[in-house]
Amino acid sequence: MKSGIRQEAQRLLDSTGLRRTGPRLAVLGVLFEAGRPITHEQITAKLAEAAPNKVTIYRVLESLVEADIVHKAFLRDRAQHFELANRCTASQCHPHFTCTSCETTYCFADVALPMTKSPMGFTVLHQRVQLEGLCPNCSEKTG
Amino acid sequence: MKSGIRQEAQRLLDSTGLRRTGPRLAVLGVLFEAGRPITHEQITAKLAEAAPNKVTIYRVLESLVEADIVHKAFLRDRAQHFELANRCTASQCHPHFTCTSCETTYCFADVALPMTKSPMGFTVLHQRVQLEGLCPNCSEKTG
DNA sequence: ATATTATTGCAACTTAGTTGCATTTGGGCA
DNA sequence: TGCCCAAATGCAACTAAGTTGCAATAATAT
Repeated sequence: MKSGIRQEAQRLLDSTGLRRTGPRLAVLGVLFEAGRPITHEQITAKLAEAAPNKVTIYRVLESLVEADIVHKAFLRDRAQHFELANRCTASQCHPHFTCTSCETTYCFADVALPMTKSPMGFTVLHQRVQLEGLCPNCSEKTG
Repeated sequence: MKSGIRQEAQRLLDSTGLRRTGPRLAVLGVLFEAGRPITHEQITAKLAEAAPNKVTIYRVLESLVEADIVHKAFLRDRAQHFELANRCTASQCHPHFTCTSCETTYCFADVALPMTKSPMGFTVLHQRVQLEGLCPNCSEKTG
């Protein structure tokens, strides 16, 4: 992990009141480096032999979500995808685009998205937009 | 099942070329009656003692999705939610609103929703919008 | 009526995620 | 600096949604 990222991770973690532990810094580091939503499995793979116990990673993620510095972005293929919350507002993450060909997810952090107008009486607290299609690379190959 | 619904289910099923079987008509009937996305578990519960084998229901749903008369609306609580495709366009289902208090899902079928504008080079084939918050009933109780 | 092929049922399996409990450790404090 | 203890971790066993292989059954074309 680059030292800049390690520092960012520590700063972020310290802001939460959670203890500064190896597994938390490691997971935060991976999320920083990813810059997009990733799964428990991908986090484990990235940490390789240095990966903490499976359950610990789940609990670390849980605590970071609780502390609101990590979000559950979306479910896909039965697996939760986690990302840093630093580019999200309270009521809405940016839209996520997943390429159905290469399975890569992109954050459309700059795409503004008006809160959907809801019928009378409904209070919308959170809005999630998932896009699917072909990314520039895969569009090209397919034609 | 009401006979009108049974007829609708048969008509829909026959339009697909799939064989007209008991489990398929039963599952379609439940989806018709529900009028909103429901899970495998809810389908099984609704059919009660008349429910086909668990695997059969999964395969029925799979074949109906394949035939494009049923959609996988969204994943929630690790369970796929299925609904009839009759109120969806190719590129987009209507938005779905799930009340976080009573866990009921509502279809906002009349809410028009412009396709999200994507960065250059991305081809968006499908858009899914999930809303969460409080339904009129639960808003009232809470607030 | 029969043959063909799709469909169903059953048992065993896979996989993401959870739970209980014993052990370890971060960080405040004497 | 070392001690304390709640918070955090690790391990094993578990849960639950969904899948797979294969044998038995049933819908439809002839």
